[in-house]
Amino acid sequence: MASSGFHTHDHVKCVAEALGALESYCQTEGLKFTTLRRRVFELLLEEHKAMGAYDILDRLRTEGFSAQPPVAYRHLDFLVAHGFAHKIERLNAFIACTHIGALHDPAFLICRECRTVSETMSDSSILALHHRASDADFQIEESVVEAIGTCPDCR
Amino acid sequence: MASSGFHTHDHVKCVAEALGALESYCQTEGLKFTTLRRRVFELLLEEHKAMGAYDILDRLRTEGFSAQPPVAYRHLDFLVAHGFAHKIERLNAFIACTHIGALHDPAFLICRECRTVSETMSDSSILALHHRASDADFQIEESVVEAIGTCPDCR
DNA sequence: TCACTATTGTTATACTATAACATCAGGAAA
DNA sequence: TTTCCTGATGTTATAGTATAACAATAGTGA
Repeated sequence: MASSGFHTHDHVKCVAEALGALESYCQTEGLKFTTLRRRVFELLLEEHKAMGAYDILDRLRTEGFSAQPPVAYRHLDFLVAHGFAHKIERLNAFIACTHIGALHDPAFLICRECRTVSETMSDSSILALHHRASDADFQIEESVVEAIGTCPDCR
Repeated sequence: MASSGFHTHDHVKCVAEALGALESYCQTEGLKFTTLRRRVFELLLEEHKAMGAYDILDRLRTEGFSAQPPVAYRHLDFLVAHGFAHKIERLNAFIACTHIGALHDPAFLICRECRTVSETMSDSSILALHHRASDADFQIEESVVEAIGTCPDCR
């Protein structure tokens, strides 16, 4: 058991399912499930914490991979582009998606201390914004909700 | 008239009121309403567009001010800290607040083309997130909603 | 075998932000 | 009036984040 979004869960299963999802997604889409793609995703999945690109890079370096910035950004961008990770703008950091497969606008609770992030689907919670957008003839392509605060463990 | 948040408004009045608000705020709080504070705020108010710190810096430079990065960041941070501007994380940029005086969690409609930003108060629109937060015993200190898309003018 | 495409490797550089310390201006206290 | 204190600004250097551009490689199908 480990903490995800400030509550415990079966983390081993959680990681296995996520990796499995990425693998089948790659097969379906004709993309390669390469060592680096897998490894970067694993690193994000280790803890439910936001990791900076350069954190990833350090980990890759100690593991003997090539570790120039584009390596980290390429794989992180790959994961984000295909819905397996999100970027937390507020932290300039990345986190594994916990709602893989669900088309969703994410909402995050972000602990400013430990960078643990709980992801929820914002679904109708930003309905008001969508109303305002359509009133203004503004076409929303994606939206993000980021709430900063402190988690129970850090108080 | 000029565009604010994708609709027209009396921009001259809008700017005058905002500057006036900053001036009286400074008086009330015993802060100085200095040339640079005023000028940086004016630059943000010129158009309702997000400006990067280095955009501000370029403008200051052409106007003969000292233009090292800390100058821009100091005054932008001042405006943000006192509620007269917001940072748009998604763009690494800043925008004048259009709800001065109202304690609020802002929500933004951001045009990816022209960087025009419409600010609204998110008020109850992220209520669901607050519920989830209290369920998790997570204490939200501030929250931001950023929606990216394209504005009518850019389509 | 060849050619094509996706992926990875590498160098260099651009963009964003802050630490740290020096200087200056104005008001309060001696 | 001088001294001291505080808030604001000036300046240098550096840290942190991100991407452009191109080279090399590996696997695939023609």
